[in-house]
Formats: sequence, C-alpha cells, structure tokens
Amino acid sequence: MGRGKIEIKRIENTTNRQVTYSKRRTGIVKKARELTVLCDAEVSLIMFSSTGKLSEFISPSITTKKIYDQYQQISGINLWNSHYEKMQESLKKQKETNMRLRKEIRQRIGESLDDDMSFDELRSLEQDLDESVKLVRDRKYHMIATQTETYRKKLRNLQETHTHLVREFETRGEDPYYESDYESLLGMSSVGAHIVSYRVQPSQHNIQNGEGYGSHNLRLA
Amino acid sequence: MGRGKIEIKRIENTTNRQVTYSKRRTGIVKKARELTVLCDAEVSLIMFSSTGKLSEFISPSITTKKIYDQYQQISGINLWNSHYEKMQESLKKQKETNMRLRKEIRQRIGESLDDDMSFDELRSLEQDLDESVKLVRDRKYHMIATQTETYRKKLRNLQETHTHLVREFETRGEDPYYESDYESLLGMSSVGAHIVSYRVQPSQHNIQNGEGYGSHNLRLA
DNA sequence: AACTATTTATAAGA
DNA sequence: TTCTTATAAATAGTT
Repeated sequence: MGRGKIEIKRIENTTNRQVTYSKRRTGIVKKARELTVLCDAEVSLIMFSSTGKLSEFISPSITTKKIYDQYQQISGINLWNSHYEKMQESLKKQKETNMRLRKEIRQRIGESLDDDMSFDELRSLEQDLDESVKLVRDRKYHMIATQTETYRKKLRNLQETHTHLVREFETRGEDPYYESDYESLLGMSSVGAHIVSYRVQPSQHNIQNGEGYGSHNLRLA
Repeated sequence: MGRGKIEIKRIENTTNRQVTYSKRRTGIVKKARELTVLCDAEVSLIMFSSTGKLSEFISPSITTKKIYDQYQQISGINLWNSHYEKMQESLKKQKETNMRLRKEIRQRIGESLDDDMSFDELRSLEQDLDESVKLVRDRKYHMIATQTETYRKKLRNLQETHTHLVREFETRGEDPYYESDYESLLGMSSVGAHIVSYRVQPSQHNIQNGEGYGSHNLRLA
C-alpha cells in the first residue's frame, strides 16, 4: 500500500527504518483504537523501537496492570514471580543485616558477650569502646567549653551593662537602689551556678577504679 | 476500506461485531508482525474480545515477561506493586530500622556526634559506654581467670603425673634422666609464661588518665 | 469462508 | 518531521 510493493524484511537504511516505524506505529495504534471501539474489545499494545523508545496504546476501558493481570490469569503465565523472589531476597538480606547490627549493638552494650566471642575479639571490643568513650567524652567537654564560653561572654556583657548603668546613675547623682539585688534581678547568679555545676561535678562512672578516670578537671580559660 | 465507509463506533449487531473483530484482529496482528520485521521493533499486543477471549502477538525476539519488565522499567509504572504492598511496607520498615541501628552504632563508635546530639544525650551516651566498657572488661577478666584456672589445673596434673613417674622410677631404682629438662619437655614452662603474660600485662588504653583505669590487678585464686 | 468494491494505509518523493 | 500522492493492502458488505 504505497508507491511500490515492499518485501517484509528488515529495512537496512536506518533513516528509512525509523520513518517507516513512525508511520506504521501511527497506523497500528489507529487500528488498535478502532478495534477497541468497533468491537468492544480490550487491547494493550506496547512497542519498543529499535532505538528503545517506548510507545503504547491501551484501551480506555482498562489499565495496563489490569490487562496483564487478566493475561496472567487466563494464560497461566506468571509475570511477577521473579519480582516477588527478588523482593523476598532483598527482604531477607535486610533482615540479616538487621540481626548483624543488633548483635553488634548488643556486644557494644556489653550483652551477649558469653556467646561466641573469642578472647581476642573481646580485647579488641574493649579497645574500641575505650576509644569511643574518649571520643564521646572529648565531644562532651568541647560542648561544655563552648557553652561555658558563651555564658562567660553573656556574663561579662551584663556586668559591663550594669557598670555603665551604675556609672550613669552616679553621674546623675541618682540612687542605684537595686544594686544589692542586681544579680538575682538579671539572673546572673543562676547562670554562674550553672557554669559551676559543670565545673565541679565529677563523672560518676567507673566506680571500680578507686582513682576514677572520669574525674577530669575541666580547666576553664 | 470496504464496500462502504463505516463510522468508528461500537457495532451493535453481535454477529457482525464478532466477525469484524475476527477480521481486524488478523489484520492488526499482521501489522504488528510487519512492524517487528521491517523496523526491528519489539511489540507486544494483547487483545480480549468482548466475549473475553484472549489473543496475543509478541515479537519473536522477546517474551511477554521481558516486555512487561521493560515496560515497567522504562515507563516507571510498577504493575505488581499492589500485589506486594505489605511486603514493600515491611521492606521499608526493615530499611528504616537498619538506618536507625547504623546511626546508633555510629554514635556508639564516636562518629556523628556533631549532628543532632544534645548535651544530655551525649552525657547519657558517655555513661552507657562507660558501663559497657566495664561489662566487657569484666567479661575479659572472667575469661582470663577461667583460662588461667584451666591452665593451673593442667599444670598441677602434669606435676602430679611427673611426681608419680619420678617416684616410680625411684622405687624401681632406675635413673629419671630427663628430670632436669622436664619442664620444656612437657611444654609447661611456656604454659606458665602464657599465664603470667596475662597476669602482668596492663591494658594499654586510656592513656589520657595518668592513673589508668585499665591497670587492674587480676587476683588469681 | 470467499469475493470484491471501496476505503484506508503507506512508500516514495518533496 | 510533515505533506502529497500513487499504489498496495485491508476490509465492509455481500454471497
């Protein structure tokens, strides 16, 4: 049906092949649509061009999913088994990873040490934990130091503000009547206490060591 | 393309509709096959007649399952999701749990401390880790003690055996010529050294504490 | 299931 | 890609 008859075999010229694909694709989709309407049928047409481009037609009365479900039911061919199996495999792996992680945590917590841990593993774990404790403690002290510095700055600012105020009052010859209570008024005494509480409180752990390794003195600048 | 032009709308006469379906089905399948051959395409055509009868064409170069997989991959439409929503839900939960566990381990290792950890959380983590270290260390010492006890028993047995042997030789008036070298012969001296090595070796960690908390003295019964 | 008048699809060219 | 058009192919109505 064209200017000349063609043989039904692969069109070697790429451009030609693509043009023909485009034309015939339009044609077959039209046919599919007509079949749907004229004959009240349900049609799914999926096409991949030689370049991998996807085109499809699906009867408006149905969905691709439904037509494949029907297809499977009637043909007896199961199309999603492999997906199901992959998913199960994946789920299994996740669960295994999960178990592994839980076990590692249990060991790091100090549980499950009786079961299948060699002496070397125990020693290595102890070392790991020691290093971790050190890192966490360092981080804690760093945080304390930062916070303390912040508080000190605030404190200094308040004191300066106060000094200025007092000076102003003195200059004007007025009575700075609230001076005696100014710390509580400005909330500074509680701020100070807060700092001190970090400063003097020793860590309470490792009671087994007479000389607790947690009892560092935090030197404040 | 026939004796008369027809309107593209449902053919109400059942017989006519079925005849047309049959004719056009043949036609569209032929088109699909030609498209496959001429244009090197992959085509899947699935049709259900109004009476529910299934017909299909699939390019010889592919299978329905493969087309179905490709379709999902390229279109991004997942056709089997609904069948396995529960499974996917479960998979998602496993993955989330996994992430949570990994994060906990990272924190227990001393990583990720900068991100979203409050001071209280840090302090609590430090305490946890201290307790864990203690548990692991206790377990280690317990293991050392147990092993040491075992070695001691073996040692004692060997000594007794030896004593008996010597006594027998003496009783018979024979010369126990190997006595001077008996320790090395029985491998006892190395066993002893092994025990001692556990006994005197202090833990090497926590160098930051002048008075290392790892330097326990293991008292052997 | 065949026939065939006619419509429709499309190959080649622009 | 799109349009054009001569021709091949498909098919509606008929037998």
